[in-house]
Amino acid sequence: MPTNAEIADAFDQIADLLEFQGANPFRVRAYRNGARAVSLLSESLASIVADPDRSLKSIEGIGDDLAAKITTLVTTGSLPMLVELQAQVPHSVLALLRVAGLGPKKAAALYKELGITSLDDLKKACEEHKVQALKGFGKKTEETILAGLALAATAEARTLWAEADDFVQAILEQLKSASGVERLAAAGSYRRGKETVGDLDFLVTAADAEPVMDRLEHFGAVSTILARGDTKMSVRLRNGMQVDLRVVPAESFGAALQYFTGSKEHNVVLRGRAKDLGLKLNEYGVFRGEELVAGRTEEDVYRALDLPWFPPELREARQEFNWAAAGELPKLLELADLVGDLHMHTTATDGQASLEEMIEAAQARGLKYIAVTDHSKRVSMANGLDGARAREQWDEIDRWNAKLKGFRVLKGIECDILEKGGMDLPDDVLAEADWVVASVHYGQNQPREQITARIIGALENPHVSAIAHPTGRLINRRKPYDVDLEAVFTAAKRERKFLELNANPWRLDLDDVACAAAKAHGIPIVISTDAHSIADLSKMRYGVLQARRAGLTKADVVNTRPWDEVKSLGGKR
DNA sequence: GCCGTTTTCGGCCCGACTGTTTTCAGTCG
Repeated sequence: MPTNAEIADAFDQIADLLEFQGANPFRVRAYRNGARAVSLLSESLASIVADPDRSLKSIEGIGDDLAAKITTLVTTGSLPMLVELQAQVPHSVLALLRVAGLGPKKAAALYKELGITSLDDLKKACEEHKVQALKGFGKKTEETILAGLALAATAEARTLWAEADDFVQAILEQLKSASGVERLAAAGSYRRGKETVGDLDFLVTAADAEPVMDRLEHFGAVSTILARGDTKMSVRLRNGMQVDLRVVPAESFGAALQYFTGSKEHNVVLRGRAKDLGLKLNEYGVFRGEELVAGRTEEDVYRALDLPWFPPELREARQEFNWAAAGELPKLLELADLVGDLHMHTTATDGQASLEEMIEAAQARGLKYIAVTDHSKRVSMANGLDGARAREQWDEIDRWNAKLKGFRVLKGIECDILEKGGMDLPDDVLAEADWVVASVHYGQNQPREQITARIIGALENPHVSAIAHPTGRLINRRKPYDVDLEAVFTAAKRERKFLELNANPWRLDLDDVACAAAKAHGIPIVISTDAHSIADLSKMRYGVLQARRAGLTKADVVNTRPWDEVKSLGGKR
């Protein structure tokens, strides 16, 4: 039975193949929209298909045709149309579409005219100068393709938001010092707080564009200038990241900020809406005919379209327009709402700071409580705690709590879920803890049924409070384990347990989409730093960004509440 | 291929930059 992700993947493949064949671009878009709609769904398509009272067509972007294709995929496990398309175009050809500078038209020409079916073929043809002889191609194009191929070979994956943030701050500093700069902002997926960032986008209003562009050109990390026009400039940094700079007039700054913040899908909806209202929206403003109606601020732009201002994190064309229509745009969680941190380590296991240092640092950050959750014994590499050592630490915590005023340290443990199922510490030990996070660290490659059963088993243990990093993914490094999240959500709801949004920028687990799905199931989320040092306590902000992207409010998050209220929400029994 | 209080047919977002062009197509965001 295919998962939603597999069905989305099938639709994306169809879109690629159709695009390559030069199909109607709107038809291609319909498949891409369908793929997106499916991947954002919080319940499995199979369960909708199985329910005679439900219709796939109630999903926005799914019509008669895609509904039938989903049903075919769910019931037979394959899709004749996709198989047929795959037979018409060699699979490796699709890689051509991923080369910078190559779109469907040029890729198709290379395939048809030169018989190129792989990146290796393409490189060879460029080196033999066969490409520049094609109509519509030239010497420059050939060079661009070779550069694109070289980049694809060495390119880093998308940059972690936290790492991009360092570059953004440095570039803002650099540009700020150019003469004549008035307003300056970073836009793009960075501003939307996406877990990873592709390009960096900067907007500036300035009396004169030249000095600003010169400043960017001389930024230390720049390796090549990709393009430089009157108002737009693109450079590549040595780490491979592309940086785009736009110089815009002050009366258009808000429109440009809106436009370049995106997302693309959010903007498509906006411009369609403008059209419906007899207006036109572009990066210069909202226009009625030739007349500029709005553009100086983002608020003006949205107001002109009869919409509220959307926090950038929500601008993904997921739920925000529905919420706005219903007048139910959520008031998103803020970092200052969080009063506790319920997952961290000390030198008792693999942390770098002592219990005392973590307590002091947490108090200095203004927190009201923390849970100290060192590893359990299965994690031998981290010197995990057995029952005796856990109790020793908890006794020490008791002594701290006797001294502390207005601050509480909870006796916690990050207890491993063993490979064969069951918890790493006995129930009588776990029963003495205030807070137990259960984690999978071993046996991550087990099949879906087994790993899901282990996690559900932990949720059914009365002493467990929450599941930590529920999918185990490490962004750009390790795939999530093959866990049936829908089943985990159902069990967490039934057992009144919490799920973690781990704020470590490599984890961000649950991710934004899964977090929104968990919320839809009515499961309270706990955002935790999983700190292994004092400095790590500041990573909470990365978790908050993802929670905001998931549409979470203060009320949806466990550790916005005083500890006494947390227990009434669920968790440990 | 989707969608609809203007529509069941005819729309479907918009502009900058580049290169190969002699007026524009392709790509990108």
